[in-house]
Amino acid sequence: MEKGIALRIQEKYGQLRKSERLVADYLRDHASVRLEMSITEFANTLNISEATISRFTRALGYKGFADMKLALASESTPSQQFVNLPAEIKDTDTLTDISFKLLGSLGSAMNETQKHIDYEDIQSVVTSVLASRQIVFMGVGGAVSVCEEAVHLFLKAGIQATSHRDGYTQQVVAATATEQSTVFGISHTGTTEDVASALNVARRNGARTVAVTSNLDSAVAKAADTAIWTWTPNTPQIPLYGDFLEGRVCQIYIIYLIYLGVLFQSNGKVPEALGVTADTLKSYYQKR
Amino acid sequence: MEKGIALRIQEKYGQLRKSERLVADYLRDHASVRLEMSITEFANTLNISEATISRFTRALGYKGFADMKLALASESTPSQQFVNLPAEIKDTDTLTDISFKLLGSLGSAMNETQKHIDYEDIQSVVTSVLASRQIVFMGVGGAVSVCEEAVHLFLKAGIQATSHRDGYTQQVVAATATEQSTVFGISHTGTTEDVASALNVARRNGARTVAVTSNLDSAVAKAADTAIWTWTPNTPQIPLYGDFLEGRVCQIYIIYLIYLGVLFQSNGKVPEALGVTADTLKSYYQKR
DNA sequence: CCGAATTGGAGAAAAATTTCATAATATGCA
DNA sequence: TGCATATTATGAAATTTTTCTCCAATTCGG
Repeated sequence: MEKGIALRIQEKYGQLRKSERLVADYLRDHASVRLEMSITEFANTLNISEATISRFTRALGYKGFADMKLALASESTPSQQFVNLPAEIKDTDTLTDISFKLLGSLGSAMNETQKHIDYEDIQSVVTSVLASRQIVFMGVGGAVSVCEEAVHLFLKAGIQATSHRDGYTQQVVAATATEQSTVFGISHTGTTEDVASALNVARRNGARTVAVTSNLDSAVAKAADTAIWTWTPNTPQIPLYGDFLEGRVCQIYIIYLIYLGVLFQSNGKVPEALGVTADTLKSYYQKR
Repeated sequence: MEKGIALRIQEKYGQLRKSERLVADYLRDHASVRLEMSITEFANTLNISEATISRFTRALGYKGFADMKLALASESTPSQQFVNLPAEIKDTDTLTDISFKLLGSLGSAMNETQKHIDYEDIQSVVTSVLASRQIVFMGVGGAVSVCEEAVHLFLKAGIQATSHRDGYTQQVVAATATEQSTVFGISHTGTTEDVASALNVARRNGARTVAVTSNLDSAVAKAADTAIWTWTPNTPQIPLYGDFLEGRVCQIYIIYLIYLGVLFQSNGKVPEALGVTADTLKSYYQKR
């Protein structure tokens, strides 16, 4: 499959010239809208020359402007679904309306999260996980289910993972953490004192600590060696509809990414474990 | 949504001139291939003049040849780019690649799920939940975290919900279910015997039973009054990378949709409960 | 053979690309 | 640091390619 423009930009951004980055930025911000402009109009819009745009398209590996426009057009549909987001859900909405808006919200939240990923951070977390003897996930309230999901994934892959949902146990586990541990604290708002405190303790004990939060300025983020950011709407930090539904899927997205990273960097150890697990489960279910 | 070219051709075919029909026929026969040719090349290919092609595009309602090419490009791959995923993640991929593919995969899985929603089913489930005294979620393995998430949401909203992750407890709970209960069974493959069996028992006891699964032909689906479908890739039902990552987010999506439906149809009761919960949590965190 | 409809050719217009001169920036050296 | 020089980035203009428009030639039905 042909590479999408977002990926191309991400890969090449460092090598782009200043004026070319203008093009890249514009395209990233308007990824969902079909580009109807001619190269001349486009150049005027961005106040740069047509030559720059032409060079840019080549730099990204397209055959030219027309080629890029075409490629863009064929991408546009999939991403369009995510665009219409600050879609507030109203109580007059039908279930159909809600399903569309919810899809848009969740999709674009993940999208934004992806856009802001710091891959060095992710990589270092993956490395930590691979080097650790035990992996611990900590979260309270809504984050619990994400921790559970993470544990389930890693366990299946043969990596010792546990999840702890109450402040007391979190303290206990943190207190016994070592350099051999990687401890994740998951908190959307980042204000969960229990988790922040546990991370601090674990860190003092030499464990590698990782936060997954939408607020990098929060207690939980500051308590961690590495803080991974998840998207949050600009609108209030109040659980408007009972919870940060989008926040949850962003956390899951990050966890999956780390999981897949671990999977692929384990030199076959993990896929092997997966195979063993799958076989075992199969015979377990067949016996009954 | 913009009209597709196939439809336009169908509508206008009678009014097209002979040479224009050549264009139409060609386009119909090559619908899936992205048209890369310039109008000149295209004219040579068909042995007709450029003017004819230009007129043709207008006849179909496009602004011109370029416009048609663009429109064609966005039709060609409705969302294929993203559909076929984790199966397609290769171990040579960088974290950046993986993050894009994962996003695409999760996004289009939700998208497909949304497309296939039967709103009458969802509505009837929402009604059941509102009418029930207790809500039960059952799942094993990877579905556990989804059940936990569901319980957390509903509890916050003042709705009595519980989650059960082992076959034994599931049987016990199913055995004591009544007409006042709504019982959810969550299973991606739908083959989880424990859950299917529990649903059957609960149903026999008069409870309303709901399945969330990607296989409507499965034991779990058949054991339920209402089966809600989640998307699954066409590729094998084997946990290639340890689990059905996309399946999980689809399940969550469905749960969220039901939750929001309940929220908005509760005549203010639920939002009120949410407010109380939020206040309580706030003072809980402030006290410490 | 006439006249309306259809078609293509030729050139105009628009769009995209390439070239090249200039501006901006970095580098080396005293 | 200041200055000269090399390197790189950029846009204006020229060139090429693509598309559109107009109109004359052709076809076809009567």
